[in-house]
Amino acid sequence: MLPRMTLRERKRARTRQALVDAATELFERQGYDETTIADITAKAEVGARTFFSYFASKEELLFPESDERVQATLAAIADRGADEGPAEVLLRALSGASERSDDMVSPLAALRLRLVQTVPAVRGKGLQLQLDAQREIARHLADAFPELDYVRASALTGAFIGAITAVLYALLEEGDPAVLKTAVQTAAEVALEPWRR
Amino acid sequence: MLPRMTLRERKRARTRQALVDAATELFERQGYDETTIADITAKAEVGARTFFSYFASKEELLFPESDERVQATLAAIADRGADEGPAEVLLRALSGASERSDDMVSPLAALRLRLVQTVPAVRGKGLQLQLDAQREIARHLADAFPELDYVRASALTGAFIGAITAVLYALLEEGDPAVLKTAVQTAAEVALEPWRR
DNA sequence: CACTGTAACGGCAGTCATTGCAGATTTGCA
DNA sequence: TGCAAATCTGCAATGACTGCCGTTACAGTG
Repeated sequence: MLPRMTLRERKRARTRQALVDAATELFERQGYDETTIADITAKAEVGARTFFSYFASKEELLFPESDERVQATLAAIADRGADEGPAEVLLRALSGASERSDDMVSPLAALRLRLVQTVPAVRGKGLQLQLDAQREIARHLADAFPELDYVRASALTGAFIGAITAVLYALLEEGDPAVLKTAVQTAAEVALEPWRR
Repeated sequence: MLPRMTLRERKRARTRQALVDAATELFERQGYDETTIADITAKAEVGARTFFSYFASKEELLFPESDERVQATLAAIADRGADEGPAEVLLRALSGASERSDDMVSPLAALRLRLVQTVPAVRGKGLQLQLDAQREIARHLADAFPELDYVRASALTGAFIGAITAVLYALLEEGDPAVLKTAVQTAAEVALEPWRR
């Protein structure tokens, strides 16, 4: 066996996952507001106080790896080809992301999307993360493309994320992941069309 | 004297304003988290329970007339000239809004802008309202301009608001209202440039 | 002006998220 | 094996928010 992680770390990861799983199931079954931290920790078999050593708040549990997509996008910016414009880079990042991860269609993601629609606190948290991501991407875009100042970069990023969000919300009901991915990609392309040359 | 409002309504408006004023001052002095609802209601001389018959939450107090700007924008869309494209309409709405109201420079607005930067709960609420506004504007744009589908409209609106937000955040320190207004207007124009035929 | 229905007030008790504190427990490492 | 650091947890407290409900003030009517 390869203890790539120490026992401590493995244990911690297991508990974390147990919390996420317990919460996910309870949220599905009884709803977000109706599920208390105590319910979650009871089901995950840890003390109630422990919850807060894993997540700073109840909402945070719904956004675990939120950083990954941002990192992937930043990587796409860094790896840009000599002939790519900013819009092309974003589109490439998007198509890469939807191939690589199931993040937009995982069960947690589906639950999250639903809760973002219906629970104010969750929506607030989600938007907060989204705006942070948006700003970071804009900053990197502005750095990478001399012809793009920060305002233009912000506008471009806003258009990109705005369009994706619009489609995601509009197609909430869509069950088929492939259809959804295609729709999102197409939407982003259409939306950024004015920015290409 | 013209009792355009009944005594009851005037009284209610006065109490509401008293709450806003009390909160504003306390937030300034001791900070948002350090100010409790009890503090606010004590200073405004009403019962603590009464607070919630005026505002659904502590954050909501910071966003009173948030609807007005949206309404003004929707009106601008409705009043569009035959030769105006969607980007022109948004820019006209923006310049009209900044002339008409001091909303971006009122003391409450300044406080709000600061708190949105620093207090997560406030930021969440603000973003929530912003997204709602964004969606409503996009919907109306799509309705008003046949050549604009909902996705494109969302992208355009996202670019518009994204650019404005970027500048507002970047120029947080700017003291002169005139400078700020000009910067915002210019930024929006620059950002929407790719959309103007 | 008296009368009555309704809106507004404000106290009380309860739920729940979140936090600081402090005493166990467990794990990493020498 | 033995100690220091990291974790886990129970306890108590704070503060937002809600439901319940008796009291008071105001509006509209005759």
